[in-house]
Amino acid sequence: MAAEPQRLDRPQAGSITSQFGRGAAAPDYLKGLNEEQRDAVLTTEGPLLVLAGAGTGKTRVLTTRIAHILNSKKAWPSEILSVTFTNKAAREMKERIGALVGAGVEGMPWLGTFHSIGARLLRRHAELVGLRSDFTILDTDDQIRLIKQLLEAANIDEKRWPARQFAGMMDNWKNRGQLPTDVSMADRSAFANGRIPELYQQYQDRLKTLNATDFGDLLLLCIKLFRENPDVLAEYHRRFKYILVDEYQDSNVAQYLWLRLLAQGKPAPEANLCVVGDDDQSIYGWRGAEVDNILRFEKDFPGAKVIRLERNYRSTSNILKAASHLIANNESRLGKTLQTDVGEPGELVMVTSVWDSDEEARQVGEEIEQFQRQGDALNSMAILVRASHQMRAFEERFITLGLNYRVIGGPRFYERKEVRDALAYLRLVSNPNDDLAFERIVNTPKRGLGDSTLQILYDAARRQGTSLTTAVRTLVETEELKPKQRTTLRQLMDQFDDWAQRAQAVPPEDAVETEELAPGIVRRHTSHADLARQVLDESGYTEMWQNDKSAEAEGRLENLKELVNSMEEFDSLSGFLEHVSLVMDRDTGEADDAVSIMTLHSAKGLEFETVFLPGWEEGLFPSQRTLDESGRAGLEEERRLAYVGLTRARKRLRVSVAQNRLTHGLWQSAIPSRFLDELPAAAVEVKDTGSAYGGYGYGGRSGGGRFDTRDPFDSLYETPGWQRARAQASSRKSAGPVTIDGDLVARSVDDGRGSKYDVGERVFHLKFGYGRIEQIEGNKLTIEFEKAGRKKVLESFVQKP
DNA sequence: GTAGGCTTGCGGCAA
DNA sequence: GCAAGCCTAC
Repeated sequence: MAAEPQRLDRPQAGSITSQFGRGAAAPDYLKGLNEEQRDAVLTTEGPLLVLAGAGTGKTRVLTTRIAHILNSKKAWPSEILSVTFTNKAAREMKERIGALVGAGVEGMPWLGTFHSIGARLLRRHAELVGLRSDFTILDTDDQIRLIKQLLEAANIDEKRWPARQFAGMMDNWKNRGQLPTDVSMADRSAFANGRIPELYQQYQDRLKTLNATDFGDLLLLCIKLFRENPDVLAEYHRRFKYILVDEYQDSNVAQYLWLRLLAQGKPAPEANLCVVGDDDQSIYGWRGAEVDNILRFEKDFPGAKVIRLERNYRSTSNILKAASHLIANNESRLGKTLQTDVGEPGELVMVTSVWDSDEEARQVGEEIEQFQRQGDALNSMAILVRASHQMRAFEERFITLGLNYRVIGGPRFYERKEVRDALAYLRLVSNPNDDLAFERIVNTPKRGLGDSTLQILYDAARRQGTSLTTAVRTLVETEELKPKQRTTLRQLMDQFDDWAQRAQAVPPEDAVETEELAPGIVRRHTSHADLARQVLDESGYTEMWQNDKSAEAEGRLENLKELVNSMEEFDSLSGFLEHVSLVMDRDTGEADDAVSIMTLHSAKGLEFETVFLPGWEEGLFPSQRTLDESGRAGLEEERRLAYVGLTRARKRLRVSVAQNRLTHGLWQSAIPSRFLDELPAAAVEVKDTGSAYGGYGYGGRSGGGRFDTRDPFDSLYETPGWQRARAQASSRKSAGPVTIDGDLVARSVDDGRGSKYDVGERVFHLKFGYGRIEQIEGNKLTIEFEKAGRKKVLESFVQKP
């Protein structure tokens, strides 16, 4: 909450207006734009759809457009609503506008993600939707715990109906803008025997009592707010003269409704709504995105102008050819043809067949080292995978090679256990009634407050109708708790009182919205970062990790430090907490030169000189699961994902396909992806590895393409690898226990033949060492270990010595 | 109440 | 292959 909007409505000397000449014919910022880009910038009035292909300067158009609106004084910064999906995109946009117009960006309070703007709107009008303006925003973890409680209370078996699943379903409904009563009959029966509306409603009620929202609510409640309070909506109609949306193809129904309400200030043909996107890069269908939104834009806003940006400034023509040829297989698209602006046709796209994922990683590693010797920076190379488990092979290989790499989009910083715990402490200091935070940390670090004690607390809180903290305060005065627990809780409460007091000494917050802050008047006795440090130390939380001997403990302590340090940037504790609940990304150390490894999804919007696309196999890519769930639409989405991958490359593109892949712990022989057949022969070079194993081309039956050369099993190869492949293929068909080199791979193998071991036999166990078998029941062995004593272990855990 | 061992299940992942 | 969650034994 950096800027204060009202202040910016007043003209400010020397800010925006004086930056760019006085109405000179072609301002600087228009120079260097091509015709279509310029058109998109200058068409400020009326609905506009900018179809921006990959690498066509989409962000540049958006930012220049905002600069233009500001420069030509069509609107003040506070009168432009500009929404993105990710914080990263919002931040980048802010930076780039800043570079164009100078200090004026500071005054763009309505530039942000859908959710942060939604939260901002809700805080202003919280009372109209039954919340207080200091409501907390729950993340997925809190949500799950809350649902677990509800399911338990409703006597629903959590094993049969997992909370996670319900959370996912709820997410879907909220993405579609559905309230409990709107859930379709078909969906209702999908969980807990039709008790869905009831549970969903209970969940919503519970959120309200907790003075909390989840992410979905940030939009859903806005929609409710606007529908029920036309005067409030009208206020925003007056305020927002221009609305811009980035990555429109990713918008879901709720976001669409939200935007439509806000754009309704004028009749549809005159709405100043500009959406930018690429239907070919819509890859978030599984998250509720509706490609239909962008495909339908012209119908929704009759008279909308459509501008296509088709000149690509990123990739060589061979790369573009490959990408365009592939995406042309999709039926539902608006259709664009990218033209390269890069002179040379460049290298051919190389497609390589390898034996398995390890060889794939070896190959990629070698190539990277070779490029590096040629002088390429590691930063200019990336490996884009379909599924995150593919990353492991590359990481392992790169570690042995000593090749610097970074994984992008691993477990997010704020989702880490230690960070969440620390945040729970801070949330509780800031708001003692935050029950979810309380539950999280009562017994972390271990204080001897187990389930039974907690149950007493819950009961008391429910009886009194108060929060857990309040309930504890009364409980410790009674005899209900055991003396030990009572003392512990009393001490804990005293600590929180103490911390809360220290927090009070830190300048007040939140009142920012309407009151002008008097800078420099309040003196800080304790900065909130210091306070956080004290809380973590005094609560014993830091100590808990210091005593932890496990490998991760050190990293966790690092993360805690990083968390505390990052607090320095914020004016207040609650400001910090708000930021954290909405923001996911941590600053990735861009400093070192390193190869990037990430999923295709997280690669959207990025570009690299050299891109490796491993794992182009049926089942993995396109993902079998997507095909099963969403059929043809799913296939098209996978194809768009392939398109995104291909278009990330500027100069060099390497696609690979493995003949064997380990899936769910089983080796499976793989069929080359149908997407390989969709690459144009003229732009592609096929390379076989000629490795010791295999080398029989792609084989498979991907539908009569060039890659469908030979039947892989109709060959004379007699190498060990080949034998294995054959053994596997037949064992898969027979559905018997799967073996590789004699190792049992499949589980629960108890086929009546008994064990391959005998009683009395000496065996070896990875953890327990050597021992003698005492008893055999199916695949379970009772073993007397020489060091570890008697244990029952699964047969697959031991080996012959 | 906790630790360790086994079972199970498995996609992409913003806010 | 691996992690999260469950169950059992202390």
